[in-house]
Order: sequence, then C-alpha cells, then structure tokens
Amino acid sequence: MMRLKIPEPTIKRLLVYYRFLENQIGVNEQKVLSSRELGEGVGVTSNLVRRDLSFFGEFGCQGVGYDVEILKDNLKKIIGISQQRQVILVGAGNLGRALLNYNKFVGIEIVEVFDCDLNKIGNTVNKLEVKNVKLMEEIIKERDIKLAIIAVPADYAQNVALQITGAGIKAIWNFAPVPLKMNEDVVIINEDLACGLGCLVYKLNQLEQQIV
Amino acid sequence: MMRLKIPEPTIKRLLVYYRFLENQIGVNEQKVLSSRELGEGVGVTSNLVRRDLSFFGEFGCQGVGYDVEILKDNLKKIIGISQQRQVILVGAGNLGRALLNYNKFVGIEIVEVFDCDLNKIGNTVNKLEVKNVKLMEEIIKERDIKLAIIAVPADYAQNVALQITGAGIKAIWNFAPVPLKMNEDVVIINEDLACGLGCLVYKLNQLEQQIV
DNA sequence: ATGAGATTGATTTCACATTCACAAATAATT
DNA sequence: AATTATTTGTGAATGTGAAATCAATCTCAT
Ligand SMILES: NC(=O)c1ccc[n+]([C@@H]2O[C@H](COP(=O)([O-])OP(=O)(O)OC[C@H]3O[C@@H](n4cnc5c(N)ncnc54)[C@H](O)[C@@H]3O)[C@@H](O)[C@H]2O)c1
Ligand SMILES: NC(=O)c1ccc[n+]([C@@H]2O[C@H](COP(=O)([O-])OP(=O)(O)OC[C@H]3O[C@@H](n4cnc5c(N)ncnc54)[C@H](O)[C@@H]3O)[C@@H](O)[C@H]2O)c1
Repeated sequence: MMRLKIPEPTIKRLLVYYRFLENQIGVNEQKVLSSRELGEGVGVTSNLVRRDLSFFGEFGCQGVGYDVEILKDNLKKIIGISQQRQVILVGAGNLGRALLNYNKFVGIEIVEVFDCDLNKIGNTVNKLEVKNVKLMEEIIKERDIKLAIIAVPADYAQNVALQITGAGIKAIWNFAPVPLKMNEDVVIINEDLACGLGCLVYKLNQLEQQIV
Repeated sequence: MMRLKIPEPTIKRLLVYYRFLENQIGVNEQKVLSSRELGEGVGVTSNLVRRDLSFFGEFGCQGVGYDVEILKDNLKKIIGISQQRQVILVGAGNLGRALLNYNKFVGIEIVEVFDCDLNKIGNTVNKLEVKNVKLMEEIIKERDIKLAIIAVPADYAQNVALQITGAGIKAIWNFAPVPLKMNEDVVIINEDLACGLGCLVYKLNQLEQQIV
C-alpha cells in the first residue's frame, strides 16, 4: 500500500470493480475471487486490478484471492457510496430524462429536477416532479445538496454551473459539451459523448484504409 | 509532422477542436485563430493544441495562427467526417431515444433503429421507425452499414455485438456497461457513464474530508 | 510435515502523454 | 531596412499509467 496520488483511471475503475462484484453475488455462490477473475470480468489485466486495489490497502489473501463481501464493503467505503448521496439534475430534456429513468447508478439518488421550460415544469419523470429552475438555488441550500448533473444545452451550461455552485454545489457531472470554468474547490467530470463517437469514426476509417 | 502512433487522447480532442471551429463561424467573422484561442475555447493548453495538430501536418502559419476554414477542412478529412456515415442504433430505450433525438453529432446519420420489444417496434422516434431486431442483420448487409450504437441492457449487449459484427459491423459505440469480447478487426468505444459518476463521488468525498 | 501450485502485493521496467523551451517564420512598426 | 511582436512546430524533459517480474504467503494433497 502506498497512498498519495492515485491515478484517475484507477478511480474510475473502482466503480467498475464494485459493480461487477454486486452483479456476481446473485449469479453464483462464489465467496472468494482472484484478481484474474475480476480482471477478466471487467476487461482489464489481473496486474492492474491488484495494482489499483493496493493503492488503498491489502484486501486480499496471498495464495487465495479476495473475499467478495470484504472487497465489496471496502470498495464502498473507498469510493464513498456507503450511503446514498442526494443529487439534483438540471435540464429535463432528452438526455436528462434518460438519466432520470435509469435506476442503476450506485451511490446516488436524484432527488430534484429543474427545467426552465414551462411545458416541462410540473411534469413527472420517474416519480419526480420537474420544478421551475427559479426555485433551484433555494432548494439546493435548503436540502444541502452538493452534487449536480448538468443536462442543459451547451450555451446555458456555464450559467447554470455558476448558479448552482453559488448555492453550494461542489461537484458537477457535466453532459454539455463545453469546458466549465470554475473555482478550484469544485470538482467536475465532463462527459463529452461526441468525442467518443469522433474517435470511433476515425478508427473505423483507419481500419478501412488499411485493408483497402 | 511525425505520423505513426497517434495518442488516443489526441484523437478524441480532434472532434472537440472541430466542433469549436464550427460553432465559432457564426459567432464572429474571425478568419484566423491561434492555438491559444483554440485551446482556451476547448479547455486545453496551446502547447497541446499544436502538438495534436502537428501529428497530422502543418496547418498553421508561424507568427499568424490557423486559418479557420482550412483547419476545419483538414480536421474533417483527418477525422473522416467529410461525408456522413450511415449508422444503426440497437435498443430504443431511454438512452437510445435520447441519442436518436440528438441532432448534433457530426459525421454520422442514424438511419435505422432496432428493438425486440413489440411495444416499441413500429413507434417513430425522430422520424425513424423502430424496426424488429429480427430484420437487423439483413438490413445491415443490405445497406452495408459499418457502425452501430449499442443501447441495450448489459445482459444482451454481447449477443447483440456478435450478431451485428457477424452481419458486417466493424465499429461499435457501446453504452452497455460490459466489456465486449470481439475480434481484433472490430473497433469499440465503451461509454461507461457510471464510472464517471463514481469518480465524481470519490472526489467529492475527498474534498469534503480534506476541509473538515 | 513437506512440497507443489496458486495468488497477492511490491518493485522495477517500459510505454505513453503532456509540458517546456526555443529556433524559425511572419506581420506590423518605425 | 531594421526592429519588435507573435506564433508555429518540434526536440528534449518531465510526468503519468500500465506491464512485467518476483519474493512472500497461503492451501491442499500426499
Ligand atoms: N441527447 C443526447 O443524446 C446528447 C448527446 C451528447 C450530448 N448531449 C448534451 O447534453 C445536453 C442535453 O441534451 P438534450 O438532448 O437532453 O437537450 P434537450 O434540448 O432535449 O434538453 C435540454 C433541456 O434543458 C432545459 N434548459 C435549457 N436551459 C435551461 C436552464 N437555464 N435551466 C434549466 N433548464 C434549462 C431545456 O428546457 C430542455 O428541457 C446538451 O448540452 C447536449 O449537447 C446530449
Ligand atoms: N439510461 C441511462 O441513463 C443509462 C446510463 C448509463 C448506462 N446506460 C446503459 O445503456 C443501456 C441502455 O439503457 P436504457 O436506460 O436505455 O435501458 P432501457 O431498458 O430503457 O432500454 C433498453 C432497450 O433495449 C431493448 N432491447 C433489449 N434487448 C434487446 C435486443 N436483444 N435487441 C434489441 N433491443 C433490445 C429493450 O426492449 C429496450 O427498449 C443499458 O446497457 C444501460 O446500462 C443507460
């Protein structure tokens, strides 16, 4: 174990490991699993699995492997999903509604949805009422929410980000394809889907040109 | 210019640069822009912009900058989005419909949608009729489609991937949170949204523990 | 009890990605 | 024409992440 300066890719994989363990529980009665099995399950090498985990401690048993329950509990604590965190979503459009209807995110619960469109305000999405964005800042403060999902059009994202951080939001999962300019004390993950597609198109072209 | 072995992060940024240039056209009449301006617009350093572009040639003019139109055309060619590529989408669920309704992806056109749910087959999403997945393989061959988007539940993704690659698909944009096991001649981009969220929760916890 | 086989966790090595720093080139100014 | 401001493109240095390697430890069969 070494602590200090954990690679970002490692952090992203923690949840992948956790999700795999969760799913495995039901499938078979396996109590213990090896880094090789875990790695194969999620598509990384066993070396990398051990490396990732060893940043946070010694959870395995040499010659044996990892106890599923113990590893799962430890991952929960490490990631910080021992209890569900309350989250808001801004922008009940196409993507926003898809996210709201998805019930498989672990560690979070979307508790409020905001939009500015009068045709959407008042609608119900997955048991949640879409509220007027004018109420947003007050509700964030009232409920002491720290994490927000931005699913508004690109042109409005920066403004929304300023509003919500002003009201106390400290973490933003941003789906708008713009780089948010924020203070250092706000953590942001940008989920720019288009560039994954761009990369795929590039690679497909390379593949085709190579063969022809 | 150096060619050979281009970093994957570089490839992903190409589309970000392109999208920024597209958007800038309307905003002002700027004919030329510097790597600094482009970098600030998309949230990377000017050094990185120049490094990325220089993998593919010399598009700028020293002391001046980059001609917007010329750079845009070159990026189009490099990424491979000079003409729209026909694409299919499998799984007209929550996420699938959000993607179908999004008209801002560049370089692709979703031309067919498939699902296995009889309640969804026949429905129209963004002017496209959802077709029975049984027709999928035939239509892929008929229209000679090479790129597919997978938006089906995790348990079905591997099967769908085998079907479509069997029918000729060479590139997959996969939203199911599972590592697809495919031959070497198929390119895959996995868009595992949950791990971005996991990473954000982790960082938020770190932030909070640090302050308290 | 002992040895064979399995597996972890740490160290070392290697590969990849970004930043730094500067020569070369251009435009604007005097 | 000479000078100054910019700005590109790239070699070198640095930083970051993954793979390879291996000693230490555990289980189990004999
Ligand atoms: N839909 C996709 O598949 C997809 C793919 C990639 C990226 N994105 C990005 O995700 C974001 C959302 O996309 P979408 O397709 O859901 O768009 P959308 O237009 O369907 O929805 C946007 C919603 O945000 C609301 N809104 C606008 N300004 C607001 C404000 N200031 N406060 C609160 N609500 C506001 C609108 O009323 C609308 O309901 C966009 O930035 C888009 O670029 C979407
Ligand atoms: N919705 C989200 O916000 C979200 C977030 C993260 C990941 N995902 C992933 O994206 C995928 C789709 O999510 P969703 O929320 O749209 O799920 P969904 O259940 O709403 O939609 C899935 C669709 O796939 C169809 N389907 C199932 N098996 C099929 C098959 N063999 N062939 C064709 N169609 C088939 C179903 O009929 C359904 O319409 C899932 O793998 C999910 O884990 C979704």
